[in-house]
Amino acid sequence: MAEVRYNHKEVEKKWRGNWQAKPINVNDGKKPKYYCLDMFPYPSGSGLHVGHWRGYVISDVWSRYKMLHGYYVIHPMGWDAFGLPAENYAIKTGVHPKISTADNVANIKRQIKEISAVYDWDMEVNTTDPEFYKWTQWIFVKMFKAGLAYEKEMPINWCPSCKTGLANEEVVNGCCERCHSEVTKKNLKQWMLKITAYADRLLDDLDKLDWPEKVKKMQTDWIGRSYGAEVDFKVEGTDKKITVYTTRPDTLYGATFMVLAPEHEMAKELATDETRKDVEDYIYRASTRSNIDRMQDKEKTGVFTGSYAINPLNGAKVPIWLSDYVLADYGTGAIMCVPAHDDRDFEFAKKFNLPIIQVIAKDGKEIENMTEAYTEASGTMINSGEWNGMESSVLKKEAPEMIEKMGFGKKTTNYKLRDWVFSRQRYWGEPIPIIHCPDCGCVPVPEDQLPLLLPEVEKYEPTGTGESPLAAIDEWVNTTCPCCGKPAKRETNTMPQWAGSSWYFLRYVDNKNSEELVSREKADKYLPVDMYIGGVEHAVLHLLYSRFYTKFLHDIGVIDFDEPFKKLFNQGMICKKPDDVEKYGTKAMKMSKSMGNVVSPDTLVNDYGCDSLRMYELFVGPPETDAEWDDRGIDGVRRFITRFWNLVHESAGKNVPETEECVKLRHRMVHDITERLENFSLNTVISGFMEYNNKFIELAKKQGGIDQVTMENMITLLAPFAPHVAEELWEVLGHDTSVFENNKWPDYDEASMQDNEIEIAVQLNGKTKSVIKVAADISKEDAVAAGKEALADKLTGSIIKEIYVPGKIVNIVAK
RNA sequence: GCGGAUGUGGCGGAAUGGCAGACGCAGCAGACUCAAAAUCUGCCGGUGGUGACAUCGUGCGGGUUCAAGUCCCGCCAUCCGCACCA
Repeated sequence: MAEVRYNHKEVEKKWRGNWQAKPINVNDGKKPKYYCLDMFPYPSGSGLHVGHWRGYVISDVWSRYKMLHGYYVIHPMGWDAFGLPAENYAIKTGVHPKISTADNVANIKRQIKEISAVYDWDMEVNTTDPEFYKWTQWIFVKMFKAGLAYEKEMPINWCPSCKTGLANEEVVNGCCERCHSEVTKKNLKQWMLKITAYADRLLDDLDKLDWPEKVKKMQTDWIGRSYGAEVDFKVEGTDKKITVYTTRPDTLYGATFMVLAPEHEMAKELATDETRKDVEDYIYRASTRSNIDRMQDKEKTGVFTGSYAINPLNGAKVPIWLSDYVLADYGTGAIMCVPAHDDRDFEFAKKFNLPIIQVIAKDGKEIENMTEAYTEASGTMINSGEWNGMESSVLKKEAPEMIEKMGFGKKTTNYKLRDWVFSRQRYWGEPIPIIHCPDCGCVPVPEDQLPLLLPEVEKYEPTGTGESPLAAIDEWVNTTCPCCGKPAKRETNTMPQWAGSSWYFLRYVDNKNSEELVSREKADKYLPVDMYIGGVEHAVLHLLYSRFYTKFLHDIGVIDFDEPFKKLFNQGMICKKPDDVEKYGTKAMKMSKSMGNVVSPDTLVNDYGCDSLRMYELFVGPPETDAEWDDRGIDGVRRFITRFWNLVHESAGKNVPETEECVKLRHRMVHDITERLENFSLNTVISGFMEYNNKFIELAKKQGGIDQVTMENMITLLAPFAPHVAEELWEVLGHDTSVFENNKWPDYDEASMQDNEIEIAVQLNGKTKSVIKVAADISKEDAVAAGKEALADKLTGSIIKEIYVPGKIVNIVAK
């Protein structure tokens, strides 16, 4: 038969056209839905590299796999387009962010289409579209009305380079998550979202989610729930009291001093005439130090206030100190210190020569010459009055209620999670829809007047003063109060980039609805997301915020579920060694333009084809692991495709009869590929294709080709991975419909996979000596006998044990 | 400091406690070719041996087991997360 060479350009062009003319993923209203979502990208000017492809290929393979199981797959794409890069570009060039964003979207969309994923572009959303951010603002108004959005003046994280406030989650090692500048503190009036009101649900509901343990752990730690007690200490000689928070009320008898954060409201008044100067100096110094300085401290610092507190349990007089190792905004900003049982208190006590009293006996006795704190809540209480003899772990749990009953404290729960600083002093974001009225206070923009459009400006520069650039537009700022009609001013801060991305996944399924965020009918039918695929970098940012928003929208009745993403998959990064070894070293790093280690998919698609690149993206390594890119490897998958192409062309139309051997291989292939795919082991799916292809080629040589059903099965298995080639070969086999139409993922049965004769290893004392062929259903006795025969003269000495693992090994243990 | 992950040929990687190195890249040899490319065939962890074979080998040191890359204990290295949250 005439040779038909594989030409990827022709094949891919043809099938892209066919799919456009007749879409393959259609909603007939009868199929069950499956929602497979990618984390939507920021449309940057530098375009896509092969690292971006990886996640999109994984999600597309999974989507097409689900299509072949009879699902209508919701697989949308959109743009997270507010944010600093577009704004910075505008500052530099004067081009309005709206223009540059539209250009970037067009360019990236063109590049994404090269992947040939089954995205439904009718569902596309863009966070900067007023019809979209109308609902971002609507959610804010609803939160305001529910008391979850509030204004507060407080020292917040401030990035001096981006000239904006930041959320806690956006500060990494004391630096700005975006630009890595050192973050300072700035006192600003801010809009806050009360995410802490959802702390318990955000924590407890993690159990419901099929997410990587790593991400769940990170969220758990970030929320940081702890149980303990607040205890009131009277200040000696006054009628004032200081409340401390502790998770170890069992050690109350061991409290030998107390430390307040320098920012504590009582810090100054505790000073005496002798200590006043030192105390005020210390408070001043602490106020000037950045987080980074504080973190880098090797040694503890502190100052004695001159005042004493009274331990409410035993009346002991304990000195009150100030130190910046106590955080002002956690707990009560004050702690009781038990140096014997806390590392930090121990270090402080040693440095300032404060007494150390042990109250828990480790292994039944006091530790002599203590060199470090004994921090475990395990052991018998000592030096603790009526608590002596109790078990520390039991007391730890019971003490909060005991203290509450004794009347000098209460049981409490604390969280590391803080409320979300939601104001940004920047231009390119959603305006916060609030009007400040001198009489009525903060009034939300009426819902029927949303969206509140972002006005056009001449200058985008952030002012750096804590005012947004919007504050300079008088005609926009000055308005009237929707409540009383008197002159009022608009809020000029904008929302953070996370605002739109916290709920966008709800909008895809009803993106043209002008009446509702999403209709309840469509939400019930198509949501939530079944599979969410993206990088791990959003573990506590986007993923935590989205869960918060979803819970809120659930509570106000917009949707019926309260977790957005049932299953989460984090793909690894694609890395490459930088070209400039002298500047960046020889270690492979995440692709970035500045490092000069970006590989563009464009030339690879041109030279090898979309199908080859798709498969190679998966073949580079386990999908959840980072992988180092090497262009040369793509030859391997391209060779596989060509060899399979040739095999099908050689066998097509020949009516090769099914043989026992071929059927066996076919069932094994379907089994292996299915199992590996279900386990998300996509790299071994590709190697499986190669391995079985080699076997079929060998077989075809022997028997003059491969039967129709085997070829059809393999093409169907291949279809999610290399859809163009699969379609073409499906047609070659005589089908006039798509491989995704009237077709389903093939089945296998275990019985058909079995061999009559199998190879087993024969071991002597656990070491393999030879391999023998035996009947698959051989008995232990016969297998052992065959094993002994194979070992023959090697088998000297007496036999201690005989082991037969069916289908695997015979092991003879001899002396 | 605390927590988590990872460590296997020249390289990417594969192995429900059961023949370590599947599959691929690179390399070597051969076939085809005037030649090259492409394609096809074979070899491809170390050491010893012409050879069948022997022996060592999954970061290091112990242990459990008939049998350990895999399980347990103790280290080392790299990466990631958190970092005075009382």
